[in-house]
Amino acid sequence: MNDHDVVGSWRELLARHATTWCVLERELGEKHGLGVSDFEVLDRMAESEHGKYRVQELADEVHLSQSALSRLVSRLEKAGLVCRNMCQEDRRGVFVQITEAGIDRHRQALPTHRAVLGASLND
Amino acid sequence: MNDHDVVGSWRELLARHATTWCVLERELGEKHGLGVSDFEVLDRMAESEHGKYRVQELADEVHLSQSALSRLVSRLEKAGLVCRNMCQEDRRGVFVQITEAGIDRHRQALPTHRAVLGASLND
DNA sequence: ACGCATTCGATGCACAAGCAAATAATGCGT
DNA sequence: ACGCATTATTTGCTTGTGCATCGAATGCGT
Repeated sequence: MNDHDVVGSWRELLARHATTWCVLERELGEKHGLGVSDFEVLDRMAESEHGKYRVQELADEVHLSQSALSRLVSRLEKAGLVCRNMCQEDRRGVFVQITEAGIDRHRQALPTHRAVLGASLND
Repeated sequence: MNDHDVVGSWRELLARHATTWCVLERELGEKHGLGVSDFEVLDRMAESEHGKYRVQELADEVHLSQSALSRLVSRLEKAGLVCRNMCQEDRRGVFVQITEAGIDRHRQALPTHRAVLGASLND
């Protein structure tokens, strides 16, 4: 793969990312009061059985720094969508857990999310 | 394409974008004092013949808001890498033009940029 | 020629993100 | 048991971004 092609696919990736992200941000924001990263976090937690996640684990999943995730969790917590639980075995750690309200909000937002992705990623 | 696949490719796109962007940011920043968007703007202007771009035009190219681009241009201008020129025909408008220093900086950063993309986008 | 909607770019403001330092808890070596 | 490096998270600070707004310039309709 030569330089020209590499740059071409990078720009295409950037374009696809930008437009999709932007539409998601608007739709999720207006209809459900969620940012894209908020939704991504809720989405991970709604998928999981136990629903317990460590902060760093979530940060890796959604590609944010751990400090960004700490504040994101604080916002979600203030909104009642998530709660922090002390971790018995290691009291440095925190378990972040989705609440009933969080599950509800996620369920409401899911169709919007899927619809935008479907429209955006199939050109 | 079903929901599951769509979400899968979206997450893959997010991952690829995040890691590539992050490495680019670090490498371009440390070695050349440029952010990724800075480079993208210089890259567009270095490509072009005339080298004259309108602010909104650049904003569209690099997927930033017009206000973000206005400030980005201000930073590049302060660094001496681009300059703003009054636009004769329409005195609301501004032509952004790359300087000699800008062309030099771009030339120096280009190999780094291509190398990172090559490594990152070929897995 | 005049008014008015429109367009271009800059700026005030609020906010999310990263980095580095602070805080707190662990556990390993001795 | 004690000190010290390490790990997990939070917080202070700075910066870049978007949105809304502003000011200036344009041009269209009358």
